Amino acid sequence: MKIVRAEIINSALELLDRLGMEGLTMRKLADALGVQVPSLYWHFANKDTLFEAVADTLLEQVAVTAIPAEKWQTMFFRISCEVRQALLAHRDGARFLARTYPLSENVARITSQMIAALKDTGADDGTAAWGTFSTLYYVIGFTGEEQAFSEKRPDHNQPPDLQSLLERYPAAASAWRYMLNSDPDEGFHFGLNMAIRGLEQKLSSPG
Amino acid sequence: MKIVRAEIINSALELLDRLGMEGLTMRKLADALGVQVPSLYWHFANKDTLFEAVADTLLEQVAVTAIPAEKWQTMFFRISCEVRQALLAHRDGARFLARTYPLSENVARITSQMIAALKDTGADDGTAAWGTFSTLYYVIGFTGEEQAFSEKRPDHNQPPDLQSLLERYPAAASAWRYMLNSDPDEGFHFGLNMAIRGLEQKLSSPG
DNA sequence: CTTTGGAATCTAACAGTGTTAGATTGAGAG
DNA sequence: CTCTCAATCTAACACTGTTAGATTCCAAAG
Repeated sequence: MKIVRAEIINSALELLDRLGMEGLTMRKLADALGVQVPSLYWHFANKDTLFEAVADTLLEQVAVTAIPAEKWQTMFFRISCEVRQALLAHRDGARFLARTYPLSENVARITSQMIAALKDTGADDGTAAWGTFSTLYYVIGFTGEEQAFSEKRPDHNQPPDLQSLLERYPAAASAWRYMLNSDPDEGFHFGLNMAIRGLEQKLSSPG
Repeated sequence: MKIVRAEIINSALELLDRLGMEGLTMRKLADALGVQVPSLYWHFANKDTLFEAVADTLLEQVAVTAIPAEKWQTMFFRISCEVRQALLAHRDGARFLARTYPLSENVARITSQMIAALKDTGADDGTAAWGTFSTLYYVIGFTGEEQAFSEKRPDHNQPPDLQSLLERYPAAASAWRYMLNSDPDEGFHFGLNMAIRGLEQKLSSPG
């Protein structure tokens, strides 16, 4: 049975949603496609290359339409939310992207727009580059944690001395509890606005 | 030959530095310890648990001394730098931490200090919690990227159409080049100050 | 129509992985 | 000396990514 690149990536995403990142193996992927394993190696040099392609596909729909006369702050907020939603749309999405994080088509498009927006306001190369990537590091970091918690089986991975830990670090414990009971969107927006406001200051007072 | 928990973790760190994260296997670890593989399973339930312990050890020396009357901004800056240095001290350190990122002893101590510092200035639970974790997401994200680049073999993983990509996204391309040629410390401090100033604003104008 | 070439798939196997069941050691306690 | 149990061992299972090399299939060339 003949297959093409796009079919492989689609099947990989389905498998990812169903079995998670550790369940996404070359054999299961080949099975899902009705094909033998080595066929995959004709289309992709190795698993990492395949994974990079899948990771990049996650960001396919992000920042596809440029909004004219949009303020950079609004744009940063919008694109960051789009990235988060794109990663949340598939199981282990954020971890998956963080694993490879290549200089790929979609990453280039997204960062390009953000960098250009900053430069349009007079930012120098360093401010534009670091401002953009710093924001995205936060976005990926937050989303990865968010996803790790929402997908974690409740039984596994509770350290036996969790009780003692929470008692010895009450400040961490109450923050922990607060975060578990609060709206993830709220948390995400908090840090995102933090980044954007911080960048605003960097723009107005360079140095 | 008898072994103890601490010896296993030490050997794991040595192996990590020598062979990188993918080279850190139960068999090689057992070999390095002069022991058969299943012995490791008496000390740790499984590889993930062992990895969590190793990851936590990376942060052992971070935020161990509280500095009296330190402003929270200074403290955030200092601890963030300590975290980065601790992760850079071992090959794949950041990726390693991001893989597990548990609610562990050292994470609890570090976050506890940061959260308490914010609360001392009158921050509410949400601001203290999200402000702390947002900053750390950035720190881990930046350091992970930094490390990925510095350790990447030059031959591998260059997409064949990199040329075309750089031409089609000139803004991303020039930022890319800028970041490669600039001081990593400078980039790290930029984003870190961004986070801290953004948090400053959140503190002064809640909402 | 046959021939040919290469794109795409196959069979078979290798070396390595985490993990477990169950037998075996060894030292200290009674 | 015996008993106990912590700690290690042997042996194996069911996976994993990857590769060499043979085979199919189909479209273009003659």
